[in-house]
Amino acid sequence: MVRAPYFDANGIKKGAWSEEEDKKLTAYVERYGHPNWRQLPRLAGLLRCGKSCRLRWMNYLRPNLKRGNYSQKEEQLIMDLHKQHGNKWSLIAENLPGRTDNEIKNYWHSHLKKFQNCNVNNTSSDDDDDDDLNKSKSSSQNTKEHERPKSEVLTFTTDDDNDDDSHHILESSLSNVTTESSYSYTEEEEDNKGNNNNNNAWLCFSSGHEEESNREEDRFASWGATTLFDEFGSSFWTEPFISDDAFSQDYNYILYDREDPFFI
DNA sequence: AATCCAATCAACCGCCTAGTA
DNA sequence: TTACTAGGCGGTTGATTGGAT
Repeated sequence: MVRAPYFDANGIKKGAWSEEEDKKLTAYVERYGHPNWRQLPRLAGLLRCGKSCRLRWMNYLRPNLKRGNYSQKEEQLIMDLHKQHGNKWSLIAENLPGRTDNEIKNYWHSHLKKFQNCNVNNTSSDDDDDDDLNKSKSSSQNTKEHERPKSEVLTFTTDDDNDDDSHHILESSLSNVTTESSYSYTEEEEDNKGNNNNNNAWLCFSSGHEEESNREEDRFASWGATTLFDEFGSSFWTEPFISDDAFSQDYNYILYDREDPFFI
């Protein structure tokens, strides 16, 4: 469902991401964050452009992403927010934790758009939309086993159905990310998440791994990026390969694996 | 069984905005 | 004020999938 990998004239790889690339990107971002997307692919050993890395991380690899079905609540929220804000997908995504703007946009165009006028005005004069609606109604019988019937979507019940979103989480791309995807925001985190966008990667890991995690990188992450940032200041981001001595002196439990592809 | 076609969604592209020198 | 850079956003593309014929 994705473009076949290829290299453009500048030697930049495009198209589908391989598992190895995902691992490299995930490992790098988990360890160093993403202070500079343009530099990141070079530092992470990827032959991608920064934008591609950012997109892959934001839309697929980032922790706490929900995959799979949308709850009725989410669908209703998208409809409402779209009615309010139009195609402001990033704004809409802010109100749906775990969903990306890209995913919501896709979902809108493939699932919800056709119901827009139906929901608001049954006498729409838009022929295309009417066609879409008819098509969707007929295709609703072709429901995949993991999808709810379209008729449920059409009803858009507004009662608080206490949908447990976690029940809709089906998968994620990587095992170490998968463990994150079942994470649910607490009310406090929900309240704060709008202020935390810049440190998203770190905060995700520092929110729920404090107790159970024994993995070195998790401990590093949960220990908190801010401490590290304070120590190294802004140069931390521009010099991600500070000698292991620098780390080992003060942070000697973060001794990097010599097999680490990032290790110079 | 083969072909067609609509739906899906990851990924790309171009533009806009904010920050900085 | 201007130019440049990086990040982010929204529109679009295209490969894959699966149902219909």
